[in-house]
Amino acid sequence: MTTDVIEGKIVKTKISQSELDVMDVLWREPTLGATEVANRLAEKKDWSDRTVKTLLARLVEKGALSTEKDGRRFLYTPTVSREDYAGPATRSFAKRLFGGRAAPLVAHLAEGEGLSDEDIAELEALIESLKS
Amino acid sequence: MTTDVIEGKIVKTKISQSELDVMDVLWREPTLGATEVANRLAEKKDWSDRTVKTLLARLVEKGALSTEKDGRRFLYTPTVSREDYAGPATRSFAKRLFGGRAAPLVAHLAEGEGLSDEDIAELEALIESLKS
DNA sequence: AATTATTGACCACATCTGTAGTCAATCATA
DNA sequence: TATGATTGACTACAGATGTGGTCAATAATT
Repeated sequence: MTTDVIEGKIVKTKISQSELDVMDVLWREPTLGATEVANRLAEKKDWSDRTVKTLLARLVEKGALSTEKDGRRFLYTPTVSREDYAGPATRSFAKRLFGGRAAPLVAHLAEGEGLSDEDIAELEALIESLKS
Repeated sequence: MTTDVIEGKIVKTKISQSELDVMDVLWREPTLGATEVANRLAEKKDWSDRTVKTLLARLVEKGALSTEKDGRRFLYTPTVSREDYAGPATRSFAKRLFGGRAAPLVAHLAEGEGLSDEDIAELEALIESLKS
């Protein structure tokens, strides 16, 4: 198993797509038991709770989640924040597809009404702050 | 093998990370033989030409590349343009990590001197055009 | 023509991923 | 207390992925 370092934290191999769905739940509510995670996911994914359990176990094994005993069950908590994960992932994604340039990336997001007025305003403010 | 549709084109399953490195070469120079692709990649990746051949074959099988005989060898050409691929990929990436919002994504790209003045100017112009 | 180099076809194989199933311990309930 | 439900541990298994090997046909070279 290869090893990655994300913002100083050691995470073994990449977090896969499905695993990311699990992380998403725990990034929103940073401490949940397996059944709760499965319930949150049930709205989006048609997975058996076994599947969720497996993904949780793999994430623990990879070092992306830590566990804490709570009576009979475990509580899961991310060891890597969404920000820590998203930064490198975003840069790597942009580099791979657009040589790291931001504009084409945003252009694609904007395709077909992809950005709301609010998004655009937010972006504008961000650009303004980057200019200084 | 599952099937995806990218901008109306049928592509079987996702293009993997390594495969994307191969596509990148062919998006820059849209018609090359296997050995040429391997040579272009040699600067970046430490791959045997066998590996490149395998990746090319898989991309053909997935429908992402087409082939044309050129005497003894094959020439490979993308069937999906970088734009066609990047659009859905970008939206899917942004959705997964940021709920589709563009600003946090750009903010991550900007971390640590990630964007040049030129990038910023380009972005600004893009935002301006999106506002209308 | 015999030898060497190139190229495609097909094969190999460990690991990662998606998607669960089984079993056993524990906890709650009749 | 016997029984059923919950939860974690371990196992399974096919397809995808990274990485490359073997072999045979063909082309180039001596």
